[in-house]
Amino acid sequence: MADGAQRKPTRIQMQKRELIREAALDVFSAHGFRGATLDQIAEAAGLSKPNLLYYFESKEAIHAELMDRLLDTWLNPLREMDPDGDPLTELRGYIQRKLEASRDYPRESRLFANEILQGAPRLGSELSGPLRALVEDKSVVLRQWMAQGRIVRMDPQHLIFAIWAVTQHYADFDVQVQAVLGSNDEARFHDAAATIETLFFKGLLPR
Amino acid sequence: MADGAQRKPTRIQMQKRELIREAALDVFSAHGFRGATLDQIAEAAGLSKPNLLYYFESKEAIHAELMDRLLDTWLNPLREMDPDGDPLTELRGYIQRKLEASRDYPRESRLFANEILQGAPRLGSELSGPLRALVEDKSVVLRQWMAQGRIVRMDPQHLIFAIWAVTQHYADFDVQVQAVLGSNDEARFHDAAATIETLFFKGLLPR
DNA sequence: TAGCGTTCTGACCAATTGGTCAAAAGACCA
DNA sequence: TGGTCTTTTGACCAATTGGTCAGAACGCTA
Repeated sequence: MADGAQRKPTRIQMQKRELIREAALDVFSAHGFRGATLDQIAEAAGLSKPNLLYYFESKEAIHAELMDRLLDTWLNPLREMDPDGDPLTELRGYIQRKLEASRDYPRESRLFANEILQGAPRLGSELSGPLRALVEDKSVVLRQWMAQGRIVRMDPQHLIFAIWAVTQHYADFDVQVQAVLGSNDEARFHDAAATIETLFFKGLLPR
Repeated sequence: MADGAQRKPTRIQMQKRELIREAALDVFSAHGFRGATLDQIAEAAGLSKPNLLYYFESKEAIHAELMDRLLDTWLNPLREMDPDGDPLTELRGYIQRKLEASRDYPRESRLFANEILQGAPRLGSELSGPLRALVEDKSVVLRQWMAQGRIVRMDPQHLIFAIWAVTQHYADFDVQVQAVLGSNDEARFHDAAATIETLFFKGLLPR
């Protein structure tokens, strides 16, 4: 295949590339970009390093592809919040989805956290682009709900930050959470959901 | 100085070691342990690499010393929560102190976050030791307040997690926050404090 | 089954990185 | 001023790391 045009990828190429993405997600999410090595990824994928580099141009290329797919997954729970729905139901649902994402996709959460923590050098303008736009968009909805007196008035952007923070915490700071609680894997997310629910919808002060 | 016993460190030693800690905090918090290099730290401190290694045994040793000092600073705001005080005042104060820590010591927050994110390999047993003990301790206090009907009943440990999450978010995810808000440095922490206050003490639902 | 494109490998490379060492340069006090 | 201890440096090293390359092995189809 000497011509510059890309030919349709073979079945093996699709499989192996997926295998590599999976392995890379493991390694990158656990060690960050700099901390991860091609050897680790290759081993996790059960391939030799040169073989790995047959499927991906470079370490950066693997990471970039993971990043690409990440942001969408990341923002979908928020996208699904329906402007025409009932505020209580919609917010409850959004928090629920975010918490489930932390439970079911902790590696993705950590990959994202690693990237942001280090200044988002590779996620770059995605943040001030699509992410900002979506938050802006949903803030309008929240403000409407507030104006209608259906939820308490507060800064909608910071409200979204608060939801992100409390839910992602359970994926990103998992070690700490487990150290405090002493594992008990099943109860953890149930109790977290209950606490967040009470805190957000009732508040701390008895009425 | 050939004898094994440590002699009292000179003035220069104290100064230079502090200089190095400061530089290392910059570099480690921005890139994580693996991502940071001795050359970067040396340059940030204005020293040559061998000179740096004259003051610290190894890269690990520098990081370890930062870690040592970190946990105490980290837990102090929670320690200060007074069991005999007014619940509302105490919780408000704790959230306030935590938010101020995020504003005034973002590097320390990120250093901590980096460590936890990657499985806390070097902070190790500090989490299931002193940290867990303190949370356990303050949970008792919170449970008492709940039993007395002075704050709404919920899981005290998860409540503490929620406070950690929403406050540290502003240090650890700063890039994201700025991308969404468009900097405006002054207002940021003020608005954050107001939103958390409303959310935690009033909740989302109008009464 | 022969041929050809795809997949895979071992050997290798240059750059980076944590760390060492002998010796030079400074600082301080008798 | 000389001598001794502390501080600093340039040169160097071994290990690791991202990446290359020529060719071997494989697998599909004519």
